[in-house]
Amino acid sequence: MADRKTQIIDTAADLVQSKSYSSFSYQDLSDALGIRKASIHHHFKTKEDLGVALAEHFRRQYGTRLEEISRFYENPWDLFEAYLAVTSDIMLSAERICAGGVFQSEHNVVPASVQVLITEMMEAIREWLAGVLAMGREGGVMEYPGTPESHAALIVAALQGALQNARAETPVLYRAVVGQLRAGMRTKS
Amino acid sequence: MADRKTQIIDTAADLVQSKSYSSFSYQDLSDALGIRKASIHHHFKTKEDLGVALAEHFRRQYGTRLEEISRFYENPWDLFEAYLAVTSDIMLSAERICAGGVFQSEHNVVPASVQVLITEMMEAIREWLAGVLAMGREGGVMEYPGTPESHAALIVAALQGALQNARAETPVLYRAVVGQLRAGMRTKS
DNA sequence: GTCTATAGCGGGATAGAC
DNA sequence: GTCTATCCCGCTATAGAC
Repeated sequence: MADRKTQIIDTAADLVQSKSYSSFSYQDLSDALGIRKASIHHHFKTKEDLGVALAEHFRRQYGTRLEEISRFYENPWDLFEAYLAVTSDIMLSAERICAGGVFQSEHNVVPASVQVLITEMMEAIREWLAGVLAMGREGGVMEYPGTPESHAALIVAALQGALQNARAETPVLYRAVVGQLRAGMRTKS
Repeated sequence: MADRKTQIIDTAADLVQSKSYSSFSYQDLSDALGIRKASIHHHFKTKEDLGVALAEHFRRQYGTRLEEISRFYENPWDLFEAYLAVTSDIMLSAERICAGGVFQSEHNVVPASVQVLITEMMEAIREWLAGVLAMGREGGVMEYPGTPESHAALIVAALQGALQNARAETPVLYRAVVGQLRAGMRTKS
């Protein structure tokens, strides 16, 4: 069994993605883990401490996955599809949305210390994606308007919104958005 | 002065878009309006009642605006730009995000009675937008992959995400997304 | 329609025993 | 590291006077 700290973070990650930051509680964690609230406070003194650990967890997790993808694939389309697979994983769990969306949609009630880390995470994702898009354009296998950075911003925003739409309405919406994003970069020749 | 009920809803609308549904309280309303919590309960017995009224408010507001736009413009691009102006208004208020995003990102903690209305609102927006896109394609002035419905889903999701990204990070992101959406539909000829 | 007062609950957090 | 017990606060909600 993973050590308690890790275990708490993993559980909290699930809760935050399904209930939002301000709506998940130490009591929820207590119930899920079978230990008392006070015990959780022993590992994370305040909720802000836990929030920071959580944001670091998400940032690191995204970073690691993108690194792995980069090491495994070379073709821009393969890289892009592997990135989409990450968000599809979230999608398939039905009750969750992406971490960025959770914290950003509660921006004015989430501690600044947490928001900073989320911003770093989002920037890293867009930067990575912009690299893939730039490669795709240079290689002549991807077409899209504007700069790679702008198009990365579009893709990230669209997926963030699509996961929210899909959870609240229907998965069809997520698939439609992914389809449009793919088709929007296909070369016309 | 508008009647109290309207006044409460307007204030609550601001609060919900800036603090989220579960984080805004009757106390916040009390502070903002200068009347006691109990008085607000007189107008909206429970928070769920208020939530429903709020969702109806947002749905009606969007409906009205889209109708007005439809009555005023005929050209698909004018219609599209007028729609973008609606989200830009939210954007410019800096602290707010779109109503759909607020409720959907807290999907699992918002009463089902509220979520139903939000879904109706989202569907109405996408339907209206799909009509505009269909007209644009038929008239030969807009190009995009897939069906009008799919592309409408992309646009709505992207703007929802972009407003969240922009509030938490920088307005640049919103402008980039809007730019990509416009450019992505420009005719190549 | 607004007020005071208060109930009842659940939240985050702490002290101190084991 | 986990527990029991407890504190204090803010929340939703209600009763009843004005």
